[in-house]
Amino acid sequence: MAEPKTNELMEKIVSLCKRKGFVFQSSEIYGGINGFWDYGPLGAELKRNVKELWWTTMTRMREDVVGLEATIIMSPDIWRASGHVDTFADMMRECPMTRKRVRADQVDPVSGMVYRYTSAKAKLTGFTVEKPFVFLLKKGEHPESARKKAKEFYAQGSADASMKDFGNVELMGEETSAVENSVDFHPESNVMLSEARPFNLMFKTYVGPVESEDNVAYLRPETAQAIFAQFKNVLETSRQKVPFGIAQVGKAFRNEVTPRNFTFRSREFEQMELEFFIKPDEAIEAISGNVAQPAAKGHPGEPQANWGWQTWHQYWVEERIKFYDSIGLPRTTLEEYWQKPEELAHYARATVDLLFKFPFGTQELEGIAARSDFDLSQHERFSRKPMGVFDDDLRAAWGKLDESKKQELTQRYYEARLKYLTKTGIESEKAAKKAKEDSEGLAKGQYIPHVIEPSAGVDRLILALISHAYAEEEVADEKGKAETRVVMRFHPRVAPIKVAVLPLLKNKSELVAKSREIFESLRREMNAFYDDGGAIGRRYRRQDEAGTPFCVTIDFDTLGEKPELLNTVTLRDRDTMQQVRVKIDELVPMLLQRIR
RNA sequence: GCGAGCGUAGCUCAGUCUGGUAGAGCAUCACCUUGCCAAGGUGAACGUCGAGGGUUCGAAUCCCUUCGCUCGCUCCA
Repeated sequence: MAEPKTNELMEKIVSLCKRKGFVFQSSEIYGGINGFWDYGPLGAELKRNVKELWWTTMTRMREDVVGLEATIIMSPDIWRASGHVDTFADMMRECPMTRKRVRADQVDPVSGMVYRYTSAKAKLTGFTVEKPFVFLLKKGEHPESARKKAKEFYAQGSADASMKDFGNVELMGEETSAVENSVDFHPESNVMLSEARPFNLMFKTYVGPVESEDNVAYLRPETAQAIFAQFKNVLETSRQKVPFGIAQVGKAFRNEVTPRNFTFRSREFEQMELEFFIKPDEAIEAISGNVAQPAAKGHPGEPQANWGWQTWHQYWVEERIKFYDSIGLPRTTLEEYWQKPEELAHYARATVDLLFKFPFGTQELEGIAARSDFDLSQHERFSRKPMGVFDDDLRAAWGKLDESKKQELTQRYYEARLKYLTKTGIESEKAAKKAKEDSEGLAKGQYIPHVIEPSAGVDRLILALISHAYAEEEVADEKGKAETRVVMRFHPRVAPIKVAVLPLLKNKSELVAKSREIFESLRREMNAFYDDGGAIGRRYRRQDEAGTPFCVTIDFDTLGEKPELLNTVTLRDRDTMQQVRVKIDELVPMLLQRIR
């Protein structure tokens, strides 16, 4: 669990985030709003860099992935097909007295005497409260305690002030009966629970000016479903063929019960998701004659035609780890967690979580799930639009198979489809018929693609980068006294500011003029920052806290005090604090090389 | 959602028990000074003490409500 030390570290990080302008609490001047966070100037740059790198790595640098940017509000049918409307809506029951809620399916059975009342009356005024109240008296408790509780209940809900005095409350219609193992009472208050009601974790809104149940819509709780819903459109317009992927970066919303740990679990957050569509293993086998299984741990290399879902899954796990490494989270800072079969979501064949050791505990950064053909199948079923693809290679290959192979593959595909269809709750006869159709389709080159889904949380990644970058160092000041240097060791690729331009002295106009000139040339190429306030050492430290990897200082030698150093500057490295003398002309290419 | 703790200047905190009208250090800004790792001087700005209500002649301080943060439980695609 979180020791005091790690809390201290987290507090320092949160404090630095605010002080330097990485992260602010949303709506702070109005007291804040729980579970929502804003990115300040440095945070906005950092986040933009991370998203840009993800997008470049996942789409522009690949020929087999294309992008999508879908809306946040979509047809509510999408969330019925995905299962979010059902599973996000836990049924809750409430104690009418204490307002405490419990999960409807998690109430412990209790036994005792049940005391029922129909209403209560104030003796003085004759005011009556018409509300039933049911209380469970456990064995060994005095009957008067049930009556006292009932009076308390009626007094609480009464508009008549005289009922505040329990002596003035007359209970009506008392009935008692014994009950065994009832799950209708609140475990603490022993008051009968309300009817079970849904407690939806999706943000709900209304489309159009009329707030009626007919135009309810939800803010998307994940970005993935839009990709499935637009799968056919993208396939038809992008000139892609399976295997290929669709990538998306965007906001998602979950009305979390407990937002916690700074930005780690927020109610509004951003995801970077790839849905990578692959052929079912039966199709692979028909085309390639075999299905390649992962030979060993580690990266399986360049994609091959005979890869089955397990190899593709491993490939994407390794690709994602490579990405984290490239932005400054080395493999050693991550933990791979293979979910156990009983932990898997109903649609998943395998899920690997990439975990990062946050100061508050080791937590998920990204999940890479092998989701089978569940999602597209669901959308096909709910929308009644075909989600399958036609595969020339499969059709051509199928004709060359011998009969026994055809039968074997058809049978395997049939069983897989039947398993899915049965789980959806369709009656077995219909399921068998549909599965048979699907398996016959395979012979004609048709199938519903399977999916590998690497899904990352942007805000979590930002927090991981900040946590990992944060470092305190003991350094000696000019008097030799030890003091602490706080430095954000961001990888130059993600650092919000790439270079700071600093005139050694502010009151020498030649230095300032030259510095501005250099600043102007640098800012065209990268995010540069100009600072002439205060002593040079102080400015270095300010940049250390912002995580700026390079500082360029313009001094009198730049202006030619030592002729051999004319038009050179000092380039200071954030991590080593070492300085090198660099020609101004060489500055841009040198820096570009080091921030890419 | 429940329980406990906390909320005072940009940051870190004192003052709250015992009511008398708000302080320190650091940071910020301006000027002077400046010669490569948080230098110095002078001056300035910065808080309706999280918000709302109550008690009181008087509330940062006592009471109630509420919002936020932290921790534990719970929940967690």
